[in-house]
Amino acid sequence: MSHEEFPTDNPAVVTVGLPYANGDLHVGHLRGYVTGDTAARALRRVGQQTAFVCGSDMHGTPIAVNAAEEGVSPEAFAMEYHEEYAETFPKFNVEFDNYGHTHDETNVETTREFVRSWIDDDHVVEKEIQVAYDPDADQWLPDRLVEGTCPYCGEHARGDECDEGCQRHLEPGEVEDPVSTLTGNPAEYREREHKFLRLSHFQDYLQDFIDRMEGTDNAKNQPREWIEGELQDLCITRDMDWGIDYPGDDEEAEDLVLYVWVDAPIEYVSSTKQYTERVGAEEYDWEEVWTVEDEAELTGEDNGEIVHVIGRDIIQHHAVFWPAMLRGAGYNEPRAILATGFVGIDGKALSTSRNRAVWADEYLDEGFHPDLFRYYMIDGSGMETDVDFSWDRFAERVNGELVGNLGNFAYRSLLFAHRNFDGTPDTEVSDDVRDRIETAIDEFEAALNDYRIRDVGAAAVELADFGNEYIQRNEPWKLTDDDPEEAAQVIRDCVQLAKACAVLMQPVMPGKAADLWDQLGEDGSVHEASLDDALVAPPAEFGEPDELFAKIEDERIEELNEKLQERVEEATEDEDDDESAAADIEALADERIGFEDFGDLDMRVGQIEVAEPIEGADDLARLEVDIGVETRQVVAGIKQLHDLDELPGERCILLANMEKAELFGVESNGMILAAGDEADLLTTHGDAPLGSKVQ
RNA sequence: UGCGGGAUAGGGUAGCGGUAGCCCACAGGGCUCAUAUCCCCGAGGCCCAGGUUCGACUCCUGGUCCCGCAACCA
Repeated sequence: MSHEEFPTDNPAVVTVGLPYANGDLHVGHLRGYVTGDTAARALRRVGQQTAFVCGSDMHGTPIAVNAAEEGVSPEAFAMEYHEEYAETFPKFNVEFDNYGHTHDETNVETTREFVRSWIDDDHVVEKEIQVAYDPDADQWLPDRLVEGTCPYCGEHARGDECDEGCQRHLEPGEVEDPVSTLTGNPAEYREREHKFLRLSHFQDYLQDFIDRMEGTDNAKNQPREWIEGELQDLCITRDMDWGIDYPGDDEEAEDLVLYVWVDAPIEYVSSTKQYTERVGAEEYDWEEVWTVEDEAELTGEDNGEIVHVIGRDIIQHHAVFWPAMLRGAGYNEPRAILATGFVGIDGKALSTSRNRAVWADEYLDEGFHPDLFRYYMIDGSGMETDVDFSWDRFAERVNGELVGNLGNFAYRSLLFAHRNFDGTPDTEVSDDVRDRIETAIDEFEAALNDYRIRDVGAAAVELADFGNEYIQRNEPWKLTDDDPEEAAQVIRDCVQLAKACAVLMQPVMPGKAADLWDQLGEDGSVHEASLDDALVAPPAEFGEPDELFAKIEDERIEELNEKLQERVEEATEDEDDDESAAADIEALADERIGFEDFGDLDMRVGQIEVAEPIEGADDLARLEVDIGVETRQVVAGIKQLHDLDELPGERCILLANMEKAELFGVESNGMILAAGDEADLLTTHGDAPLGSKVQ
């Protein structure tokens, strides 16, 4: 990669994190794709040759598990979502140059090439490791098929990631007290040979890399924690059927597939390759972007610009594992990683299973233009910030900033020009306005080079803001009769400002930019226009314009809120139910005990002979319990629930080999079993003789 | 306990060492080309306590309070 400003002489590629093909898309996913699409369009806008690629992530345990549950093949299962994604993205004006998937031939081949290359260069090592195995299900338990305790922080964790605690990536065999998620039974650790990518080979490289990598602060800082510590080798194989077969030729590895995080990012390369295959290397050569001869070349200026847009949860994979994978195979390194924040719904985290989400289809079904959503996501706040989606704020921002400001300026300018001049007045743009447009262009370029995508979008809206002030200040409607020349000047300026808006807003709102472009009577496509076109006069004639944006009425918002509210409330009720149930019942113990431990408890059927309160104690009672062979005196905290006078004659269970204790001066030689805070006494269902052992 | 992210006007959101900006809502004024739109003007703000500094919303220390972290999930 180079560190030259965009546009550079090299081709660029923009990628977005692969959507995992096991569920519908929602606004959370869409934020990333919209961000990536905007970045790619903005790069083209400044003249950077850019490919925008992505693909569906088809492999991994969750898909295998979900497919099995539905009784279909993993491929069919994943493919269905893949097709859904491929259809949905264009509806949000997210237009990939190539959208593949990790199970297609190109990716399978490319992935194997990567791995072979690692093997040839001695970056792969075999190790006998302990792998979780479910003896009941008679199968290995990769990744999420096992859960247990995180060895680093002690929290409950999944087999591949400490999702609740420290967020670390966990290697196979690391999770403690493994439990099979298939059967709920304790899993065993068994010896198994697996393949590892020797990340330690790349430690020095990664430390240099992270210093020169560009992008958002979270992506640049978070990986340091891992890179500066000692890097552990990455296990790149799994005991599964679903995935890409390990390419080595030893028999041991025959039934291993590659870890999903191996073939997933390689799809970035594969997808770019497919793009080249389609358009030809003269048009776009994937090798110029992705390949590099040696490490010394990496910092040179002749390499392609790789920009990854991801969610902030997968920074480690992209800033640590992925650059090592690339380097190990002799590939180029990312120039920048942009990690977006998450999306919340009405102030709460979105949750697919609780249906607290705004789904992609849902948004489209409501009939809203995709560009409105794009604007909300891109210009709502900085890329790294978690952003909240609410219909109230959606309407507020659409009505205030798009309808009132940008849309209104364009409409009033073009309408005035059309009525009075049939189009663009025949005069030059004033210096002030020219300067202002140039400033907006500069800001657009500066923002893009700092990866401030938000400000890329803001450039157009701020220009429209200026336009409204300008037209208001100059009041051309008063000049048409008195000073037609001056009126022509003002409107000429406004028309130019409107055209500049179209050019500058295109990355964020490509559809609306095209509409405005057409209204200006421009030939060709706004997507092909360059930044300099913002200063070129629009056609001398154009027709009557239309309103660019429609106001979202209050009733509409109420309606949408109610819909969402109902769902959120339902979800919250469910949650409360869960919580209250959980509050009453103590959580089940994670620790399992052996049968021998159980055998250590000597529990006997007994009968209460005597029950009397203990002086000075609130809850304690002294009991004499007949357990057949003898009568025991025990102290029990059962006064609050039981009428002591009625207890004699009641049968109970007594733990006979409990340590002796003295309470309030009374010796307790055993322990009565009772349930819960209310001390509900345990007894027998039938009439086992006194002294019978409970077993 | 832990990990991560926050706390800026009534609500949102920028700034992150040098006069605290923008959007919505609110008060007043103006315009009428424009979709009851637009323009001007006003009131109103940096969680608390220390420290570093010529200067701190911005850096440091210590609090307080919020949010996310079962499965799903970017």
